[in-house]
Amino acid sequence: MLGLFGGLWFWGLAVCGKVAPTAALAPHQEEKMNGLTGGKLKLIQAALRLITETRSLTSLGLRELAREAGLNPNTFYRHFKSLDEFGLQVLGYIAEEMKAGVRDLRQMADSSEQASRDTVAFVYHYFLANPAATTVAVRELHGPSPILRRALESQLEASAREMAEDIIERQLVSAVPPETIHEISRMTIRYILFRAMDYIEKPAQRETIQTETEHFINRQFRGAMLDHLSQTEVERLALKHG
Amino acid sequence: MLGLFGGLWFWGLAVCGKVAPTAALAPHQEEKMNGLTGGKLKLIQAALRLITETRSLTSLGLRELAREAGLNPNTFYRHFKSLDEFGLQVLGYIAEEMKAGVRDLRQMADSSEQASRDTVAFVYHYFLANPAATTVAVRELHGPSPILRRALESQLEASAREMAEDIIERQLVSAVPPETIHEISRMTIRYILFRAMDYIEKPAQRETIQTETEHFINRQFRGAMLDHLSQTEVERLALKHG
DNA sequence: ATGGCCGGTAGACACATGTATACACAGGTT
DNA sequence: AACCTGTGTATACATGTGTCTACCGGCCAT
Repeated sequence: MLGLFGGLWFWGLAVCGKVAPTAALAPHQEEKMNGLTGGKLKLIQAALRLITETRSLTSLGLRELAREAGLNPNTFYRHFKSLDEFGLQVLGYIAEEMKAGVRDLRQMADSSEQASRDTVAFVYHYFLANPAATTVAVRELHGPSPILRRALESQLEASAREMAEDIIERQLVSAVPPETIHEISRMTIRYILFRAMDYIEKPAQRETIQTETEHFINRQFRGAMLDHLSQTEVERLALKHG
Repeated sequence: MLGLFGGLWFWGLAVCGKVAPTAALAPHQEEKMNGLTGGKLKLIQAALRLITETRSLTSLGLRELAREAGLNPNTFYRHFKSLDEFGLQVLGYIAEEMKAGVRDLRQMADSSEQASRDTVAFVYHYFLANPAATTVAVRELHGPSPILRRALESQLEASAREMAEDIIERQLVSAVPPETIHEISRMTIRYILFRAMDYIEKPAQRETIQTETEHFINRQFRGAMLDHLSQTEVERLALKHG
């Protein structure tokens, strides 16, 4: 079982964006992308497969992994010096996957008004297509390993910042100060991630989740536009225009 | 290790509110409250102690528990027929704890206008005082065991319903339709629970978390008041009153 | 061709785990 | 008195685990 993830030496390399340098990778071999050699990738994908079922990253065993990957238990040591390092590498792997997804999203989002509907649909569609990465992210974000938590947090923080800056740049909600946009972006990213679990697991609720997410975003920003008003003023407004 | 929580036979007894009937409890012995006899309670509290550190409910081992509780490993079987049942009983235990906390909260919340500030402060204070219960709740809500997830979900659902009905009853935000209030309540409960983890772990951020939570609630409800307006109308409003 | 390295394999060790059976001691009932 | 039941203990076993050392086949560079 993965322990406390006691070592910090690896941290910062694997997590914040790119996958770790894969320790002096020979420059010629077939890199299936991500700079991962065959066995290594087999192990990581085995982990994702197991996690999607009923496991969590921190509970995976070395032999279990190798079994699922169809490899000898000891092969694990050829690629990772410990289970802790393995966990971080998996995180790096999914981080890179998600980064790619977000990049696609950004290229696609063209409209400004009511872009939220399309964006939300796209994001959930992406999560649905990558259930393993989604599951490990939401599961480990509050999981038992502090190091993995920090890693995920900074990953989410980065995504939220990107989202906020995008919104500011395009002046989608110009009536709200930048700091507030950042704050709301952080909340939104988290909210979407959590709902993504339900979205994957409960097909019947997908439309509901999607519209509720749109509500969430719209209300949050609209509410923020009224931050400077008092409670009674807002009530008066609501009554007048109701 | 806890497995899949494969059996449903126990479900519905332990989780949705009260602790399980403790299987024909002799009516004379000292019940330290909760109807839990000495050893049983020792084991449950040992679990909470372990979880607060770096563990999750589903990863606890039988012997580990007994060791922490200062009991013989086999004593475990005297009280629980399996680790699965144990998990559900722990959940029932903390559910009852939290129910009590919410009850206190409800008695206290007297003011109507800007009650959110006091309420939020109280709720976080409560979480801070019960770190173990909080941790297991947020950790298992997205944890590997489907059964525990369902259990926590229905627990949260109940709390959200209670909160919504309270708000409706007191007419705190009369301009918003009931269904929307329920929706927002669900979101709020989840949001608070997640932030509670940070609140416990990062003392420096406590004020920030508190005010951000207030923002969250206020914006959500204020935004909902404008649900029926179009994007452009809202912008015009914001500009006029800015 | 030779040597080194990388990826994969095999066997073995000490240890922790879940489970089963059997034993011991208390309190209360009959 | 004997008895039963609830609680805690001791011993034992099969299984799974992380880790260690040793071996083996390609591949590349020299």
